[in-house]
Amino acid sequence: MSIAARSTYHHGDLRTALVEAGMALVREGGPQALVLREATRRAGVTPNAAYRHFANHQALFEAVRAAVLGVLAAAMEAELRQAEGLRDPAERARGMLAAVGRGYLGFAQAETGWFRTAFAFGVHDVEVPADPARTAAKGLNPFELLGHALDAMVHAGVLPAERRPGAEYLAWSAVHGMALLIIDGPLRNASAEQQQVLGARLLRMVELGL
Amino acid sequence: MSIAARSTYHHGDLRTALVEAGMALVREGGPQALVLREATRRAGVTPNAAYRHFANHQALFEAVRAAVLGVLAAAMEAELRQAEGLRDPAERARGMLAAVGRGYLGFAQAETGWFRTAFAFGVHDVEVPADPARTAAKGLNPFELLGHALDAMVHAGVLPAERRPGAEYLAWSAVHGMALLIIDGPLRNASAEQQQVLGARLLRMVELGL
DNA sequence: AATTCGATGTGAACGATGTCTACATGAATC
DNA sequence: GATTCATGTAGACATCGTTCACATCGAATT
Repeated sequence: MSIAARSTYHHGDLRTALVEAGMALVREGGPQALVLREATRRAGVTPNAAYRHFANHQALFEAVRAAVLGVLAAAMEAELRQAEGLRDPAERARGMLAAVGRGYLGFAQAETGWFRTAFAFGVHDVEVPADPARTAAKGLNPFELLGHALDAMVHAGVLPAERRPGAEYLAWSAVHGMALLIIDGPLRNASAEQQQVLGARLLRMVELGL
Repeated sequence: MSIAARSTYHHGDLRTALVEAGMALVREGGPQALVLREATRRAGVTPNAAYRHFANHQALFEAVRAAVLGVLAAAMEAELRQAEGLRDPAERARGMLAAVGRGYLGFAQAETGWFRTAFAFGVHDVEVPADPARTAAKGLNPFELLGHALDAMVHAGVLPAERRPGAEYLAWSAVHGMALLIIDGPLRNASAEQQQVLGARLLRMVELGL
C-alpha cells in the first residue's frame, strides 16, 4: 500500500496506521501475513518504531484481531437488522438466530483472511465484555450478539428456558465448525450454492437440536 | 530429544526421523513449533539434509500432519470398538456416531498440539481416500470413520436415508467447532466435567437435528 | 520566551529461520 | 574396480523479531 512519505519526524498516529496496515496484510494472507516489519514499511517508518506502541509482534497481532472482530460484529448486525423487522415474535427470534449464523458464515466466505485472523491460534477471550475495538454499532461483540438472539428465542417461547444455559456454545460450535470446513476444509471447493444449502441445513439442525 | 550422534555419513532413515522429530515438536507446541532446523538438529543432521527428502518446510509439515491424522484415526477407532459391541442395531448405530464424536473431542483435549497441527491452516484434503499415513488399523481416515457411522444409522433406520447425503459435514461441523472452543476458545477454562457435559449435549443436538 | 523532558522515531546490530549453490561421501551398479 | 547417483555437508543470503543506544520534537514548566 501507500508507503506514506512523511515530512514530519513524528508520524502522528502510528498506532492506528500500524493496525490498518496489519488489517490489509491479514485480509490478503491471513494471520501468517502479519509481519511487523512490513507493517512499519507501509506506515513509512522504521521497524523499531512499532515497539513504541506494541510490546511485540503478538501485541500488534492482538490489536489487529480485535479490529477484525469489530468488522465481524458489524457484518452480523447487518444481517440481524433484516430479522428484527419481522412481526411474529417466534419467527423473529428464530430469524435472529439464523441471521447471526448467516452473518458469521457469510463473513467467513467473503473475508477469509480476516476470518482466519479472528480465530487464529484460538478463539481467545471472545466472550469478555465489550472491548470497544471488537464491537460495532450495538456495542456487542459477536459472542454477545449470539446470546442476544438466544435470549430472544427463550422470550418468544421457541427455546425452553432450561436449555438456554450454555446454548451459545452449542450453536457457535456448529457454525464455527462449518465456517472452517468452508474456508479451507473439504467444503472449500463446493459451489457457493451448495455451501449456502448446507449452511441452512446446519442452522436448522441447531434450531431443532438445541 | 535425542540428538542422535551418528557414526555413519548417511543417516539411514532420515525421512522418518524428521517426521518423528516433527511429531514431537508439534505435540508440545502445535503447528508453529515445527521448525525445520530444529527437526534436523534432533535427527543429528545438517539443515540442508532435510531438502533431500522434502521440497521445503511445508512439505515436511504436510508429512507430519498426515502422521498426526493417523493417530487421530486410531483414537477414534478405539472409541468405536466399544460401541460396536452393542446388540441393538439402532443403539449400536447411534453409539457409533457418538463414539466418533467422543474420539474426536477426546483427542483434541488430550493431544492439543497434535490436534491443532492436524487442522492448522485448514482442514486440508481430509476426505481424499486412504493416504495410508493418515489411517489406523481399519484403513479409514477420520472422515471415513464418520461416514461409516452415519451409514450404520441409515441402515438401522435411525437416520432417514434422504438426510444422509452431506450429513457428515453437519456432524463434523458441530464436533470440530466444539473441539476448537474447548482447546483454546471460551471453553478452555471450563472443567473437564463441564466440557464433557457440553460435548454430550452437542452430540445429542446433532442426533436430533440431523 | 527559554528550558526541560518525556514521548516518539532512527540506526546499527544480534541470533534465528528457510532456502540456495557448490562440494563431499559412500553404497549400489556396471 | 570404476562410476554413478542418492544422500549429507559447508557456507552463504535475505528476512524476521527484537534489543540497546541515540536523535528529534512537541508540550509542560519555569
